[in-house]
Amino acid sequence: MPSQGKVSLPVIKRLPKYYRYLSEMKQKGVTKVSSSELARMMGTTASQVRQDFNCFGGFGQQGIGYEVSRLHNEIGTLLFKENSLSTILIGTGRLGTAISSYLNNDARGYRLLAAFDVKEEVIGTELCGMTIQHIDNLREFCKSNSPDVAVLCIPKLSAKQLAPTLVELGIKGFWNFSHYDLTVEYPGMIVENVHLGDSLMSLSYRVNNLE
Amino acid sequence: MPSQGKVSLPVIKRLPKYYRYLSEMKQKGVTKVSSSELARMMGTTASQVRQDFNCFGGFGQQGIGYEVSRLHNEIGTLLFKENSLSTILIGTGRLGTAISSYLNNDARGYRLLAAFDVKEEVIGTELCGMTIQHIDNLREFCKSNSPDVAVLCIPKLSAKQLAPTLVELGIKGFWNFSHYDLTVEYPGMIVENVHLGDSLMSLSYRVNNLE
DNA sequence: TAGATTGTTAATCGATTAACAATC
DNA sequence: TAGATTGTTAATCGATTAACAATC
Repeated sequence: MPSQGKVSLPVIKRLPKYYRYLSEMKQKGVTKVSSSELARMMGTTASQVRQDFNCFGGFGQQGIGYEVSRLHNEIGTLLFKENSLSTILIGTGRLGTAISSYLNNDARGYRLLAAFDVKEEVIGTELCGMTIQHIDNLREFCKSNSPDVAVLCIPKLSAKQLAPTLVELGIKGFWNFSHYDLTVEYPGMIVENVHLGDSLMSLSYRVNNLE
Repeated sequence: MPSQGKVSLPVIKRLPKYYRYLSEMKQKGVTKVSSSELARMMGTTASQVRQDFNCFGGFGQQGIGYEVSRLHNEIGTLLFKENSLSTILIGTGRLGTAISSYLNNDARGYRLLAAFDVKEEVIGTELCGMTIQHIDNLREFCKSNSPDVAVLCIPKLSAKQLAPTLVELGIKGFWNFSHYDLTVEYPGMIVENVHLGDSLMSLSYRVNNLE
């Protein structure tokens, strides 16, 4: 009986990790697991594991533990619904290309529908089975296909310019590789940032400043 | 007078964002900024901005505010040192390829020295000016060049197998794109994770479960 | 001097961890 | 029944925000 009043972001961010470890256990044929075993494997505490699962009503059995396949299913259901999220890619440069093949081959729960760019020389060429369209087609495309998610693999400025249109056209979530901070101007939007530059900088800070 | 006793991870993770906004301001010719202006731009609070800067001794002037170029420099110095971090790439698939060109063209503070793979057909071919080497050369290479950072663009299992070697060979920091959780087995190591799969899953959770 | 804004201490808030009663 | 382990409440910890004294 899932009772998710409002699940906090730290909990949500841990769900994929639980899911990965559970997939692994399931594959290995492990059938049950306790919160403390799971915690040890994942480098966290049993308390946190139980607290996390209880955000969704609790999936275990007192005295027994958790059934791996049940738990795996429950979290899978939380993460993915029956129908995958229809998705568009904006920007087909090096990163956009790598990401599109990642989405097509290694990701679940997403359906990549179309790719857009501005560079005349790539328009009409093929990418992961799609024909790259000009960004001027975006509005029309969204009106007919109402995609859920936009993947932004474009420069900061382009992202800033495009954001209001995408929001207006009903995009619900952004997978944002650009350096534009969508959340500042659109605090309500669902944004998952992958800021490679920021990631590198904090890594470099830590390596440079280790005692 | 930087007095960084031990700076917390949340603070470190915000430094790149400060740096980005300050670069932008500097470029626009803005010379001074107050904590509250900076906060408004970045979507945080003035209090947090001042607290953050004071982890490093404080860069401002009471009654006046912060000098943009000074602040930009100070944070730049924290993030990057004179000599860039020598870096090796493990795994030259689609993602590895995209990442190597990102490191070479769009990143500061890193020097990509070598790329390794196991696939015979790519060994000896060229990537971003480097000749892809067989992973068997890794040990020898590290002994002569003692790289600081390893970028992992390989599958989970390979990462798990390779990790002890890399740690033993003196790698200080990992930019980890693999799904192997290094931090579980090496809690002391500096690891910056970019888990694209996890990122997609938490995005999908949020889009699927918005009220 | 008065106004502004920092540096810094104190209060609040939220997330993690510990404890324990419920129950298989 | 006794042992184990969850679900859940309470305590702790850390990070964020507010307040204010210092000072330009």
